[in-house]
Amino acid sequence: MPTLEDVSKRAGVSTATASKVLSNTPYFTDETRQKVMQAVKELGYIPNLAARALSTGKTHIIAVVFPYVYEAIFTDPNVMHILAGIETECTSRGYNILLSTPNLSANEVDHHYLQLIQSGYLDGILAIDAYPEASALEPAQAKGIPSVAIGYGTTDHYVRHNDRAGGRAIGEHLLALGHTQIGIIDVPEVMNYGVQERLIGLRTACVEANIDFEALPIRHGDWSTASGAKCAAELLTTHPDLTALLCMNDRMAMGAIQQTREMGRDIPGDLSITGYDDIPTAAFLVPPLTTVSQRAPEQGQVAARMLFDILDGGKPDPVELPPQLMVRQSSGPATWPLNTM
Amino acid sequence: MPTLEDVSKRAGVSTATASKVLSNTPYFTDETRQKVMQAVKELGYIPNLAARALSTGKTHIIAVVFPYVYEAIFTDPNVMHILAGIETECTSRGYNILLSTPNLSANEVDHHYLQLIQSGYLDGILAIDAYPEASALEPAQAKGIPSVAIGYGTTDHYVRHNDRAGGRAIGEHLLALGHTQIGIIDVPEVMNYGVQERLIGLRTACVEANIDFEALPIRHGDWSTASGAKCAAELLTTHPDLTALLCMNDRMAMGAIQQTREMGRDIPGDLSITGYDDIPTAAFLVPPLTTVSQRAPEQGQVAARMLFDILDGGKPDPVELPPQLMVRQSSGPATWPLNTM
DNA sequence: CTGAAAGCGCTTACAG
DNA sequence: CTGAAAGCGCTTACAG
Repeated sequence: MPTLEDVSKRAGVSTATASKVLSNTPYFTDETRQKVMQAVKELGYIPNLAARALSTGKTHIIAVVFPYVYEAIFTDPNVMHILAGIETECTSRGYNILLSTPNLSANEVDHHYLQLIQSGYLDGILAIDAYPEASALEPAQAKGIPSVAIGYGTTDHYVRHNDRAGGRAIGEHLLALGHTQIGIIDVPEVMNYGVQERLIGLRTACVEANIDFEALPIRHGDWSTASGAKCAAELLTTHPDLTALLCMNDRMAMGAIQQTREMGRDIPGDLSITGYDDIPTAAFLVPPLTTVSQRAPEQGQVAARMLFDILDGGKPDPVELPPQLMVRQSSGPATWPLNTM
Repeated sequence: MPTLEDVSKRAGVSTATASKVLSNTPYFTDETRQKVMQAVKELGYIPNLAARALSTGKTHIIAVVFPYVYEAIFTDPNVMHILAGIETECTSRGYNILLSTPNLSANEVDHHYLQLIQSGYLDGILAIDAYPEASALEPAQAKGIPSVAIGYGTTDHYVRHNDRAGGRAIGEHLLALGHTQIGIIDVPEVMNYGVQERLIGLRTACVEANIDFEALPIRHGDWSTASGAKCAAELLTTHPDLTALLCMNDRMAMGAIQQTREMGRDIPGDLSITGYDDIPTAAFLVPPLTTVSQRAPEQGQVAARMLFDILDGGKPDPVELPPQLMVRQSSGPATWPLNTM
């Protein structure tokens, strides 16, 4: 591999000159400029990034951190869409993405991760922080590496979906359709901060509609389709008067839809079902699912932009992306239990 | 940040000694070993990877390359599962993953990508090569960087799903159920090499069952759910005697299922529908989809292992993973058209 | 406008 | 068993 020295020799200049020409420093004769470029081309010279990194302290690598706090991250469409958004932005800026999936369980620290953070390899970090208690960014902050959190972290810089507004929006949607007997399928509190927020938003919607939120029946799933089906079965059995099922993610909603049909009830004729996330398949379920989009690609893109802003010396404000209600055919006007009997 | 020199000073040894102790070189007094380790701990020393990379030529970074040859890669469950498999293997080996998504369109070269490849930053490369004509690994091979292809590349080292066996398996399944009037939904030839192979396998199955493969009606979609619905509508309209629809991916199968139901036909009572890929939702469609698993996570894991084998000086043989037929409820015994009239 | 030289932080023959 | 010293390939004050 040709080095800068090879280039400078061939061009008949010093390595300092060659280096500066390559980094577009002004004040150079067109002639020397030409000579250097010529040599670069003839030799097929490509700068050695490790050397450059050592000397400048900049690697042009930013880490994208997906903590293993919950099951299969690579299967989560939201996570993947966030990654896609990040990728778009980083590529256009000439930055490379290093993927890191540390194990953030409380008892043991992920040594590999800590080493990476402190290795000097990273110009910046983008991390998904599902909840503050398990922030992937703490070590990064301690080391002073520019970082922005996606979700509910503890950093100054973050971008997140406005879950509270999302919970409220989906609640208002159902309420506006006349539903008052709404069953809720969520997950245990500990698993997700955003879900808490959505419930608060939902409560607000209920209060405003004079519905007793606390009285609504609720079951805890684990995000999986199977758990959605199970929760739906329980809810519909114990509360036959329910006219709607509000699920905290689309996969549980899928399970609920399947279960409901197996129990012989029509959707949305007899029962409305809503999801959350707007995964790609949501629009193609039978019936197409009413849900809330978290605008994941935008989250990723905005986060990346914030990071570059920090890298440029800026102090970007946090961003909360408003939810996007996707009304489709799985929700419809409430039908009184009497009608269906 | 403390450097090796800080450590050596504190320990009262040379940097050479400190370095060697840290890399577990034998022949050192327990005492010096202790002193060094002690200093490391006290200082919180973490080696600078850029410096190490410059001096050893090894970065412990391997690039995972997903060419932008077709639409949204980050949305493709197969691709994501491959990534998950790679991640598992790399993490356990202490390697970091650099994500690269070069634009491999024929007319223009992706400069960023070429620079990255030749930058000395990468110890190895894992690339998805959908078809030989747009191999992401050519530049890597030219530079002599260890690399393995996932799919249909041109490298010595590759791992792929045995598409031919997969096409044959799904064909034999349908044939065994008594289907002879099978409509095919695939994609234009140019888009995917694997699909060609599946069709060859399917033909083999037909030949063995004395079915005229060439006579089977076929429509070209574009992988999307919508295109699947469209193709299904065309096929069922022009060929009302079809008893089965064989789709080249699950998403098109989803569209086909939806369309078929809208046309008032029962699945699998009136019509069997099969997919390919076994995406996570396949099992939860209504009805659950019969399909073929490409075993994507294994592909990723095997590819990573092969790469590490090469890095260790080995010459691993290519691997072809056999398909895994997932029989579910969207396929059933063929019913003669007369029955449904 | 251009160059000599030091330095980034590590590793590795080579000596002893 | 341990160390002095060169070298990896770049960039950057500092001079001129």
